[in-house]
Amino acid sequence: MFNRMLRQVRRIPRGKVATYGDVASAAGFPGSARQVAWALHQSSGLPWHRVVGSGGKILLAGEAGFEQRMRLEGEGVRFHGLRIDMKEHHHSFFPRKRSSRKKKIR
DNA sequence: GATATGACGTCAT
DNA sequence: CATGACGCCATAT
Repeated sequence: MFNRMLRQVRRIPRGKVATYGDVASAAGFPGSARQVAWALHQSSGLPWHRVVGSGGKILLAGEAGFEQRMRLEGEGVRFHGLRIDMKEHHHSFFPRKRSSRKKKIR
């Protein structure tokens, strides 16, 4: 399960962010936002800083939160006070629509 | 199995 | 915007 969530996290492109709930849903476990947090604790080498709370707020405490914010800003994420511009940086996990590609993608 | 905890989310006050 | 309450679910003890 965590594996599944972590996979979504890896999918988040640089300069974008996603919420715990979004990742959980994308992984197929709506309502299990907490487990996403757990997954991030467990694993490493992931863009954990691209995962924030609902509304784009950083939930981490103290230094960790500070570091996360710094990283995000470094990736081009604009902050609105203590929150992130979700309108700009909210990453939408692509809906899986993979079928006959009639049109040549050029 | 029961209880407590946590990088959560949403709603009501 | 801050708080409190409830719902949710994997781990830890």
